Amino acid sequence: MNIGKAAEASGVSAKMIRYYESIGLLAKAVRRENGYRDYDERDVHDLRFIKRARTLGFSVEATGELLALWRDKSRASADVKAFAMRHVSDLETKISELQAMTRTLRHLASHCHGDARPECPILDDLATPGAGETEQDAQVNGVRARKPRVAGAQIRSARRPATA
Amino acid sequence: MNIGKAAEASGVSAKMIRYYESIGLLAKAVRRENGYRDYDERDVHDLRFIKRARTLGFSVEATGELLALWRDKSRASADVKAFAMRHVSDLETKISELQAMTRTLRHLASHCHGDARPECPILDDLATPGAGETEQDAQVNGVRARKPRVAGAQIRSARRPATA
DNA sequence: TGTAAACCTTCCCATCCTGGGAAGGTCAAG
DNA sequence: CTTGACCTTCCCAGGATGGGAAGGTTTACA
Repeated sequence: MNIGKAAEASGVSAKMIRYYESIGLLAKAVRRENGYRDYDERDVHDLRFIKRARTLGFSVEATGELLALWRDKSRASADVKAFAMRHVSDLETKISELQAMTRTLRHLASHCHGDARPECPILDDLATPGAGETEQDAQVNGVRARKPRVAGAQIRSARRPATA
Repeated sequence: MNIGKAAEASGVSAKMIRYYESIGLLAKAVRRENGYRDYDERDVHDLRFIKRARTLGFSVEATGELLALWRDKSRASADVKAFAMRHVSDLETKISELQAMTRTLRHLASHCHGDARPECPILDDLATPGAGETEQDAQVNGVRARKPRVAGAQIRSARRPATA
């Protein structure tokens, strides 16, 4: 099976398949005489596995560990579960951060007339030295304080035209 | 004021101040005779503004637009509000995505014994061709389907040692 | 059979934001 | 005067993905 077919069958783009191979997440594909990579069902299985793990927000690195766990027939389910729950906890941290942001923004927006006048509490807040140190923002800052940066689940959603 | 002081006063690293200048988010700083950048209170204000906007998940690009809105004394508050609410909507999309992930993972984990035995529904799910197409995952896939990718708020949280 | 389309290959580039670090100049304090 | 703390520019890295060029191969069709 060519890389294109494997891509179609797994939902992982050919580009990414080559990338995963290059970083060692996937074993080097067998080459045919013409130099084309050749895949079989087992490869497609791995690709689907990867795809699903990525969909669930696992980083490529974490996905590699999951793959290793999968291949290790003797691993304890407790290990896998712990791994997954750690990821869940990471996700929940991110969710809290995002929720704090929306809370703050909604709060600011609720005080904004949203009419033709220039006065706008949203910008005023951004422009205020001590902004964000007020009561309703307390949690926001609590979360904000931690250094954001995790491998797992770098989520980005569809860009709005207006934001561009 | 040297860049170091400005960084300290604003909470934006010197590295990032130079970067923001390089991409045009900030005006080019005045240089002193020795070539050092020189900042005043207005610059620090801008930096704080940027810092706060970024904290609220606005992309650098969006932050630039907010700055422009701030400087435009005649803009309508409605414009700012709409801008902010669009961002809120982006954030909420991301939150939904993350929540779908945690739901699915928690669901899988709840079926995992979490003991010394190797059987693990979590890995089984990842390894199953049609995985994620079942009832309780319906919403997950619905969200998953959209192309993720937004400038605003690329959130990543603190990496866990174990995840590394 | 010829040719064009659809593949495949590798390689480089861009994104987005941030930090690390090197090599070198400058300043302030001891 | 020396030392350390600054500052400067420039390059590199990551994480994950896509775009695209330049070139070889296979396939389908006229």
